[in-house]
Amino acid sequence: MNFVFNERDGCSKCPIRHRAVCARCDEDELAILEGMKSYRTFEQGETIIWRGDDLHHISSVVAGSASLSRTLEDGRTQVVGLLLPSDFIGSPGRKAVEFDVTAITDVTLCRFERKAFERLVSDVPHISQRVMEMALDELSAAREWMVLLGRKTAREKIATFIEMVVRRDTAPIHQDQHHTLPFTREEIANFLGLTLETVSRQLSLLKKDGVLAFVGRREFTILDLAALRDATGDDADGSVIV
Amino acid sequence: MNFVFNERDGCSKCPIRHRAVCARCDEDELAILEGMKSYRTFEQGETIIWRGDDLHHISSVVAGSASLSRTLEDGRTQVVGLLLPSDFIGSPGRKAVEFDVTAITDVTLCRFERKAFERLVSDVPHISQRVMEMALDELSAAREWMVLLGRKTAREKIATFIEMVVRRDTAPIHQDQHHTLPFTREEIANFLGLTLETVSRQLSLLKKDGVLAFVGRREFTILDLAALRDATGDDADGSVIV
DNA sequence: CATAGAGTTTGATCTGGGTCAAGGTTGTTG
DNA sequence: CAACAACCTTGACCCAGATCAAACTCTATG
Repeated sequence: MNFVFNERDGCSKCPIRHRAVCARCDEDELAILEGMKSYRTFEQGETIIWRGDDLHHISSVVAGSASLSRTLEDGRTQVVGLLLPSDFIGSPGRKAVEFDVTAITDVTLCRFERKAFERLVSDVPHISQRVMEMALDELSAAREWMVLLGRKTAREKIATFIEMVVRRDTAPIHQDQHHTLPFTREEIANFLGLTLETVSRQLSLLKKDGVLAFVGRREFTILDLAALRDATGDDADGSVIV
Repeated sequence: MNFVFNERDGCSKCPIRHRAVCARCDEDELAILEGMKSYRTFEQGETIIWRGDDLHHISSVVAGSASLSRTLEDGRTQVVGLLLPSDFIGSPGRKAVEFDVTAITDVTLCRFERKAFERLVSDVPHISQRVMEMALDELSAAREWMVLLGRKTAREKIATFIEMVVRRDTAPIHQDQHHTLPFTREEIANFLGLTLETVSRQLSLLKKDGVLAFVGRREFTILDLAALRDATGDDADGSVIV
């Protein structure tokens, strides 16, 4: 599962640090992009775009992280994706966003005028190839997450989430290493399709069972990696097929 | 929501009826594809590929429908996508499938040797553009489905499913029109993250409430479209943002 | 047209996780 | 450093949907 944390070896030569766009750092393309771009920042918690808003720009996250989510009329909300540096908001061919985009941390965006960006996509082949690859990656991650949302128990959901957080920090994973939860209990709940109380209870249980140890609310250590893996409900080998 | 039923106006000139591949029906490209392709059929219920199997071929569905699903060790299964004519099994850059692919009806596939297909994708720009568009469409559909799996009640899930089935048949939807459920109760359950008993009960309730009328197990009519829409839990206007 | 078997419905009961409510921590601001 | 506001934990209770079980209804097949 690489829902959250794709390999993101942004190109250092490129001012917008965009693998999709600057995979080969062609100077002409960069020049075009240079002329198009503008920056904008958002504070933690701020809504970047509401579902249905017109997309005048295609943006890419330069720094920080944001969530894609949908809220039903009565307030139930489900996070359907996370945006990290190099991810796009908006995509060629779409005039409006389908989900609310909210800043999880302070966020800096690099924006391009949509029409110009679309022209670039249709003119420069390797850009659509990169967008294709990104979309396919996110598609499998989303499907993987559908299994979690549809069929996993609360404990399995939490264990899977913890494993995902840990995998971001260090691969290969080993025990007795220090990690930090990137979200509040409520955000975790909206991500996993649970309530914040259930998240809290399940984390307490993992602590009681000697799987995790907490130092404060967000900082933790894995005491029993095998037990954690076991609790995810995934295949024993934890195989991530890519 | 167009998870199941994308617009699929396959090009009639192209023998493989593939919008992604033959969007402009370039004769040379078609000739290349002609030479590559082979056909294979599967019977209803047959497994087309198991998760983890090597993908020697990229296939496209020519006729019939198939499901993408994952089954946990104890037998819980979640359907994460449906494949209809023009959809692909396998994608450029992936050596193995991440989900089980099962024939829902009898299925005919048109297969291409993977390496050759990948070459075509990187050589012919408009192919990666089409694959990109398809992947982006499926990505939003998958995310939409994540909201359903994570946050909707059984009744809302069923109502959303019925509305989706109906939207495939006729747009605009109107009442007193005849429709057919494409799956068994168990398949619906695995699609919605429910048990088959709950699916059956909720369908009975919709019948009792005068929303639907059944003729046999699979054939039904909508008696109260407004009530159905209302039961989906989606925004009143039922807006599908694309 | 009898029979089998898959698919479905319905009932009875159980339970995981939601809801409501009360405190407890941590960290921030005047 | 007091006091407030987020954030988190824990308890008590409840209910939607799961589970277990039985019977019903198609459809297919010999």
